Amino acid sequence: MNDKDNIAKSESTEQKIKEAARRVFTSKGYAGTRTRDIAEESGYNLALINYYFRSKEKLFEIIMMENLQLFIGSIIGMLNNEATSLDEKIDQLVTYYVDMLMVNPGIPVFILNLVNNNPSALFEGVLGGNTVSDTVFATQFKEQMKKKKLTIHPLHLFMNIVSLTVFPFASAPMIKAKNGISDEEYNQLMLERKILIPKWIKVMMDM
Amino acid sequence: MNDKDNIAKSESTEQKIKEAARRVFTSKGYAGTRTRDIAEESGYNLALINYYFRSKEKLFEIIMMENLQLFIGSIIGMLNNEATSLDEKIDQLVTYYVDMLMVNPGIPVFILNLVNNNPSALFEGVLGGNTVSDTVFATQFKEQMKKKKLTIHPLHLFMNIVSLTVFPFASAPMIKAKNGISDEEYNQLMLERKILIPKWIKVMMDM
DNA sequence: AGTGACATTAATCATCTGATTAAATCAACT
DNA sequence: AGTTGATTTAATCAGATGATTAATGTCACT
Repeated sequence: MNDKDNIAKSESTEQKIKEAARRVFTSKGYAGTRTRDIAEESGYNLALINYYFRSKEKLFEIIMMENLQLFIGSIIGMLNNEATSLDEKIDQLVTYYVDMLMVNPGIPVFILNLVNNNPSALFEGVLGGNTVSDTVFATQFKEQMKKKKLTIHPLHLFMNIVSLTVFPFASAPMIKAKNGISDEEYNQLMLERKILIPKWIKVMMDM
Repeated sequence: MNDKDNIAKSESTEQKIKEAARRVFTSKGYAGTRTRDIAEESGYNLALINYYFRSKEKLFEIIMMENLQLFIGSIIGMLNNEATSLDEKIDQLVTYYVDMLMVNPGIPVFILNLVNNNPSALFEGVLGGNTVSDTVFATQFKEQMKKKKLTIHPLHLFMNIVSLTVFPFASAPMIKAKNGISDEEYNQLMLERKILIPKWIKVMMDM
């Protein structure tokens, strides 16, 4: 039996279509992409995408889940890791996001669109029930605040980390266009931020 | 002559359609809104929107320009104001964005989509030719850096201000949903940030 | 009341788009 | 070579959508 060839072939084109769909959906959003765009981008026929993935919507859901996983899947573990200190968590978060976003710069805008157009119920499932305030991360932060006699909501810390790290990627096209900055220069700035943001965060929370 | 009544009537419905379009476009994006959505949201007939604004595209351009103006129009003046100190500029920027975004929370995602889907040429016109590095703001920052024997790209400062201020609004639906936070609580957090962000920025740039 | 200009509507058109179908191609095995 | 099952394609369908048109309504002025 050489289904292997068939399967290999099949998985190959299925995979190629999915990759094409990922590129198109991530850059143009759900409403903005036509099934024909995906067909063209993948190099295959229009009917193929419905043959492999029953519908445009099903295909989108797959891409959506993968992107959501990429954006928030890994960090829950980091936030709840008992073995790392608060400072280490900050380093990890920033490093994870910068590295991931340099490879997938379209993810933030994709996620933001998702969140703005979909019923929040959808995210409950993916995100799990944990609120940021219930994480080890938040507990460690609250302890530190107590020592320094400060009171800042843990959400501020979390928002600050994510904002400083993610927003420059989301707004990259605008900043590049407006400041005549090349892709290489921009990447250089992002690499600088990978070092700077943890330092910044630490002094911010130390006021 | 009582064109007044006609004009008043006309401007009223034209205005109402534009407001409806603003709401729909801002929340669903260009591809995601159907002309029929705008008609329904405005309470008027489908044909009316083409009667007043030749096409969906023309109408979108109007909304787009207004939103762009809201998002970046006012800040160029702030950045180039010779009469204010760097610290005052930071305060002004944060205050402007927080106040504006509490009224128009959909603007950031709208702008980010725009920037990701459109040719950069479009923005040249709206943004004017000024790069951030050429502003009084950047000059003042460089001077301060020189005094403190530090070297940080002015763009980092600008990105930090905008990131810390704008991103929490863009990601509000996700954060609210994930943390079970009400609109009032979230607004409260944003008001706190209006005070905190300038302080944070100042210690960050003082390391 | 009649006229003219603008405002509004319902009905219709042409095109786009997601999906389906039926036929053709291909690879593996007998 | 023939059979079988999976893959791929071209052609087509049905519904959605942006736009247009022709008819009707409204209002000020004569």
